Amino acid sequence: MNLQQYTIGELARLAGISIRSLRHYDSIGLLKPSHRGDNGYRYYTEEDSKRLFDILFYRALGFALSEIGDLLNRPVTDRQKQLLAQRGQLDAHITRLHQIRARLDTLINDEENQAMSNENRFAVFDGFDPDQYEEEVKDRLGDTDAYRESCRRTKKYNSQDWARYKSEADALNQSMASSMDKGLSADDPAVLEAVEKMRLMIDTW
Amino acid sequence: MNLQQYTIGELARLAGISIRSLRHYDSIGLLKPSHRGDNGYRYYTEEDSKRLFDILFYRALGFALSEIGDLLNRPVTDRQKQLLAQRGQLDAHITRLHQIRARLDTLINDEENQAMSNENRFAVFDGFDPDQYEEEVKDRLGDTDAYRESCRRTKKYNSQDWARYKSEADALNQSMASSMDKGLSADDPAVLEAVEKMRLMIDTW
DNA sequence: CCTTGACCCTCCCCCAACGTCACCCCCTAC
DNA sequence: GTAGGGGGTGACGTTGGGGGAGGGTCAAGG
Repeated sequence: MNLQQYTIGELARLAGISIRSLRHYDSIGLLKPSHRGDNGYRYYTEEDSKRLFDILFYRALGFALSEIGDLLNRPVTDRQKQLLAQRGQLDAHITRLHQIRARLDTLINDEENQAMSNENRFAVFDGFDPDQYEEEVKDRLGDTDAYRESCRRTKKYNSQDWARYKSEADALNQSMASSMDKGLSADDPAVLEAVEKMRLMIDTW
Repeated sequence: MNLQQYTIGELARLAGISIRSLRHYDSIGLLKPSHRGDNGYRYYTEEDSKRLFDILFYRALGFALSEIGDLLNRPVTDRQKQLLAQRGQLDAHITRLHQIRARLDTLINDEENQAMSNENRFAVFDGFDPDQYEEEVKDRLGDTDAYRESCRRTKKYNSQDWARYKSEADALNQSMASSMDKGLSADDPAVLEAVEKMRLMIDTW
């Protein structure tokens, strides 16, 4: 058998997190080392390390530690559902960030950011508060409403929009292709700009 | 003159935030109402409301409240720089999320997520801890390293990659176009899948 | 006049997910 | 002996507020 044991420092280095985090996970019962030395030292087994990997993965996906604890004690089928829900949530988040980015761009370009009607100035934040997208999915395990909402939103675009998208996409692809043909280096400003436009295009659909 | 005064509740409703937040902003000196009634009531002027708008805007962009305080007391030129820096940070964040999403997708599709070498299992999290991208930009006001890093990364792709990209992009555009020609609705699974592929493509470049 | 309900105020404690002390033990190496 | 590099347990700080206690204020209605 592989009786590899990690001390807290070793595991921390291995996983790229702080010792403090590991101790924290222990204290909240999320990841208890399966063995304690007589000296009180925490000794983590290979299994513990695997669990830690799962924990960090879910953490990276934006789950709260308490949620991760629940998740890891659930059958895999439920986890699958949860993953789908999380994806919806993540998509919503990404969309939000894209919107912010777009607004940031306009703000960078336009100097006249004074021009705003006094009354509905705050309207831009509607449907925009950071926690809303969390509420959206929370507790509705698996049933990815965000996805359906995305569908609903997409529905609003009619064929004209799609045509416009097509032409824009073609134009962009053209310019990308020509740039590549000309052998421009990948970080040439023109190429970067094109890529940027592309990204913006994807953002707006 | 427009001597419009808002009570804390009015402004909160207007801005779509909690009263508690406004009191918090007051207590940390971020947004002090320019007037206090004899009863102790906070009275916010139109100017305050504008400042609040700025605050919420920067907050939505991911600035910490303390940073916002600094920002709003700076000349506009510096703010421009800060905005650029923030854009770099935001881009890094978005990229990170796209990576997570991609990984989430593979995890959803593959059931055999067991298959992972024990040793470098944690390698996927490299360059990945949530705070790192913040450190990247912090304090180096305006000098968008993230952008330069993006350039560096882009450089690694050679012309073969670009050719591959081109063909893939063309193929995708083709399928999108044909879908649209066929008059498929925007939420048709095929279209959504194509869009998804497109997004993944952008992710990977 | 009093009451009622919707405001507002000021403390003050609570949360997550750790960072950062302080102060201690254990082991090895010089 | 002591210096360094592990490990340990508290306990308090941080961020952006939430929630509640306990009390003053304001406008309307009986």
